[in-house]
Amino acid sequence: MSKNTPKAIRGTQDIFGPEAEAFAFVVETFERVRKLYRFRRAEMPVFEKTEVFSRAIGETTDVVSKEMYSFEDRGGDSLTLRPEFTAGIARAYLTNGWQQHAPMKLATHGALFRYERPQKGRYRQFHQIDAEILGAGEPQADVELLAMADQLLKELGIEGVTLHLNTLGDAASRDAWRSGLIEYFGKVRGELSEDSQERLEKNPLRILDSKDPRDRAFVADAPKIDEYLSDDALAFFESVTGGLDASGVKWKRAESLVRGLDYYRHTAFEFIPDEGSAAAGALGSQSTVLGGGRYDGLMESLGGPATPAVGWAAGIERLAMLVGERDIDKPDVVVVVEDDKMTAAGQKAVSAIRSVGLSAEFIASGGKKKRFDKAVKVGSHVILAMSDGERRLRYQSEGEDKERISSALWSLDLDL
RNA sequence: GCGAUCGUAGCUCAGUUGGUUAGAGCGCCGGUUUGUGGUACCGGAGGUCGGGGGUUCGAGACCCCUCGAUCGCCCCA
Repeated sequence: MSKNTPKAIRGTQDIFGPEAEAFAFVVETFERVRKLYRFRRAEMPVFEKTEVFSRAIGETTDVVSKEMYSFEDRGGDSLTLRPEFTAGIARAYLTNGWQQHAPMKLATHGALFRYERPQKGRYRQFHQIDAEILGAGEPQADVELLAMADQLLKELGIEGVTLHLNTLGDAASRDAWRSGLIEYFGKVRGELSEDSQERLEKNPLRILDSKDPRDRAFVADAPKIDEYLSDDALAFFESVTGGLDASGVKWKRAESLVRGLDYYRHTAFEFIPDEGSAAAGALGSQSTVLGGGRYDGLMESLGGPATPAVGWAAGIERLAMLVGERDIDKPDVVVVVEDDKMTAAGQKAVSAIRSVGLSAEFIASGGKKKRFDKAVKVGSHVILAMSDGERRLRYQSEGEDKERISSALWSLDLDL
């Protein structure tokens, strides 16, 4: 490598080969499944005015206070590379009058940016698939969204991952619970970890999923959200769990599961690898593969009317790690030219082959005597060798592949 | 922001208590062999040992600084 070559930015990745194929497989599967659930495709800008995120996500959150890629454009506006999809989607919903389409089922995927220390399964430019239902306040929306997530994971062939489900209640329930937690943990403040003492001020709900053993001792007996749920909130949650059971989606109650961002209400969920599973090992300390919840308060924080909505997002890199490495299919045909006089004829043949929908590789360079060996090494179903006016076909596969390819080849005028 | 581990050919890595011109496999290029053939062999290109400073007669190995990567904490997908 030249010392003069600029390096890639920290936390960005150049993906190629089996990992890139796995990445593509995740996206392709998502595209297929979202159509089954009739989610419409949406495209949003990669950057927005900074306030879109700061108002939607919450000034005090880590995402906004220290993880945003913000910059000033030439007009002096503060812009930010999107750290998540939801805020931008909400902004688009409000500014485009998408209320007329409500309830609106949207799916998207793409790059997101967060200024964080990179580690396993976590990058500064990362990629997510995302699904949202906007303008739907009924628990059925939560169920449909979760059923889609569940089916997606199944179709990706991912096993050993379980849906952890909780409710944060409505605004009143959530505030009462929060007060209860502050009171409870406040009494034992001195015995909590330093981090949690700080969390007590900023985000007391977060103490519940602290990894520090000093905190865990108190978490078990902490007040539960269930003690604070209003009748409506409880009924809502029961509808969601009932719908999941009816849909055949397995789930597990996770009383300590909370969401990091301010806008969540009611349903909160994460798909997490089971302890000791292969999936858990593959992900390192980044355990959540898919997370989301209901965010009924978000639209108002952007100055819009109260609009109920639910959504989830999943890291493509993390899903790709669980899917494992994948290979591109081997080519149907390799055309190898063993005599330079045949180069043009070979080019013509390979074009014709591709035009009827067969995949083909073309080998016409390097030592002539080694070209056939190269062709063999590629590992195609069929080799078409061309030398000095002579053309030979060699089948390297039997059965279906051979039939399919040979009938296509013979439909061409390849002068074999 | 904090901590730990690690930086030797394009890739994966060796390099013994510091001691001659720094090695292997794979890949690439060329040649011989084979000649319906994924063979074997020979040869070649490619490294300021991440960078800078220091210790030493002598540093890829030891010390300091710096840059980068990886993994973890915080937080999160």
